[in-house]
Amino acid sequence: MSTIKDVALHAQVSVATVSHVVNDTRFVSEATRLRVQQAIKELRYVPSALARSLKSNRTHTVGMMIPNSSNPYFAEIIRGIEDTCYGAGFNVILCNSDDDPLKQSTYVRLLSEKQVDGLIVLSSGSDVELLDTLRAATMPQVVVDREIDDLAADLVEVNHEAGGYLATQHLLALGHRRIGCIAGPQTLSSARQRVQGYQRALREAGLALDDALFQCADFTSAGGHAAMSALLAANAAGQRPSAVFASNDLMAIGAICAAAAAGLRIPGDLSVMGFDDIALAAFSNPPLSSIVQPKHQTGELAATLLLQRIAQPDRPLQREILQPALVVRQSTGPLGGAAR
Amino acid sequence: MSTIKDVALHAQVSVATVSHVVNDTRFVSEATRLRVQQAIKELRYVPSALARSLKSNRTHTVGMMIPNSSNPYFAEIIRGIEDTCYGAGFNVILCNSDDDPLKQSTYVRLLSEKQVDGLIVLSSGSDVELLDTLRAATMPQVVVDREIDDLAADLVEVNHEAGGYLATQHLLALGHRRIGCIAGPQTLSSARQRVQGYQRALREAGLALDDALFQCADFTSAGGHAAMSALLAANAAGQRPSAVFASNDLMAIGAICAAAAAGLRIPGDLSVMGFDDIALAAFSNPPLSSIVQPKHQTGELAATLLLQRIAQPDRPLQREILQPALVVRQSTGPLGGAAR
DNA sequence: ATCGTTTACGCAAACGGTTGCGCAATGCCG
DNA sequence: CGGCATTGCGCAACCGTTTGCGTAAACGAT
Repeated sequence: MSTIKDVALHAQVSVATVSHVVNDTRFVSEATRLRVQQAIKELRYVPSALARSLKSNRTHTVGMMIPNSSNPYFAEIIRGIEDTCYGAGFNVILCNSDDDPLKQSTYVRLLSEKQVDGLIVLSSGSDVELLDTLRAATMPQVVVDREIDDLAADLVEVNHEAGGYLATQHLLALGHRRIGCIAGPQTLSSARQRVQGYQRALREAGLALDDALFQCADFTSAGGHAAMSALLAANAAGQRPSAVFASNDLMAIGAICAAAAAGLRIPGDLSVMGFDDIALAAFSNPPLSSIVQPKHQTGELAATLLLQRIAQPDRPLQREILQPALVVRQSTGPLGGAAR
Repeated sequence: MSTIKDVALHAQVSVATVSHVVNDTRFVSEATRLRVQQAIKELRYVPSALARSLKSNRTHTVGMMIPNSSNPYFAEIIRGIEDTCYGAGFNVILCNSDDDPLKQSTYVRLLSEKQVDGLIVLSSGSDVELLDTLRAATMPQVVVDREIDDLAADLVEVNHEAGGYLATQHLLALGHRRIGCIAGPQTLSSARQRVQGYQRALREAGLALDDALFQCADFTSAGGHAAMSALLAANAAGQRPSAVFASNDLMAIGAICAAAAAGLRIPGDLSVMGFDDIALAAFSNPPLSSIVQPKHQTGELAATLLLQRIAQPDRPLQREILQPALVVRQSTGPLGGAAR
């Protein structure tokens, strides 16, 4: 790789002039500029962002720490983040934490050493430890979908409780009364909030909570499958729920799979409601009713907040809350509805 | 941020000694070392990877350019890449190219400036241009799932032809004779190869190709849905295919959705075969028979090749080919099989 | 006491850029 | 023809590390 010195030598100017030509930071005569540009081309000179960053203290790079990038929910948020960073000339370093405190702190350490300009954190784990490692880091941070008090960071949140409420309301409006719930890991506040929305809707409808209708799983399809099976096993035929609210689409799809295997028709025998509205939801069999979360937008917003804070470190802390919406497809139908 | 100088001052030693303590690169007396470590702690000193890289010419960072990180197929490859890079102490910069030549070249330029140690390229687009931009870059590269002759890069490939053959063979073995094909964009060699495997299997079975059974789509669920609808529209009831081979799972799921909406039972009226074996395939309704591609392993392999070449730039070029395998679930069944 | 070894560390030059300061050359005016 | 303003560019310090070369201090041997 040739350096700015090589270019200077080749064009018979000083390195300063080359720098100014490259960055257009002061006037350079036409003739000189052409000579320099020619030399740059001939030597295939590419300026070193390293050296540049060393002086400027800006790397135009941000870190993005996420439990698992291959989870379709996170995957779409990631796209939102990456897209807006690209638009602003920033690069994104991908960090899969698996919610492992060791990985998290290792990544934060690496990112600090690399002097990333900022950090976006998505996390689902429980975390005294995460909080500590985040506090130890000095770069601007934005936390997505996580209330972390006591950390000087911008926040982007989704109103999970409202989503759970919306979903359950929809099932109630269809006439369902025995409504099962397949919840996410109750260690996660987002999972808890979705359940709280479900419970509030039931309460407002004057229905009692029934433990036999409640199953916890882990936000995976396999977990949803198992939970649905358990729900069917736990309730005698007459007692079966006529509808189920799954706390994410992956589990909803697993639940449909289990219900179909047990001979139930969807939505004739059982309505199934998802959450997240991942891309595949519209093409599941039957197409899944769900709660749409603005995932791409969540990512965009997080990135935008981060970039703004990087540009302007002293602006007041932001806290953005996004609202979910209901999308009705064909996995939910009226109570006692005929098989399609 | 405090620097090595601050630490040196604080510990009353030279910067050289601090550096040697940090890196354990030469003997330092117990007493001095303790003093230095103490100072590091007090000042919360974090060494600058920038300055370090400037000297060493190594950034321990690689670029990963991919059409779309939220596509579940790529998403799992990404995890394989990121996992092995993490294990080796490398960071990964995520670049979504959308197969857009402008984005691709912009990214390659940025990555060059940032002096990444290597680059992994996944691409599906057609590309005289990509080839040019890759050739212009000087860092080690590994290309995944793309034959690019004439580029000095390591290669990881999947045997798509064999996969298409395997899938079609399976359907033939079940007795199917009118087997539809929902292909990917024929500009992509991987998509073409899958079709070629399909065609070879038909040919070997003595069956003629029928244009009415062939539809091109774009590897998305929506595309698969549309293609399936077209297939049904193009063939009168008696002429309908009894089985369909979709060139990826997303399209297969879309196809099932369309077929189910048209009142067909899967696999009773129509067997559907996917390709890729994404995580959701096992939980689609019905669970999707597919061709498993070792996606995580593909990513691992690509990263491993890259890291090896980074460590040893002159080793001979590698070319690894991965073999697909058949996984039979419930979306395929014998010709004329009863509805489940 | 002298001298060679060993031990433990410091000096300063690089790495590849950016940028404040200053200087030579040119043009213009009186 | 001298003086001043303007134009165009070079000098060199600095960013935070690493590392080859050197050296002072302490010690043992003679």
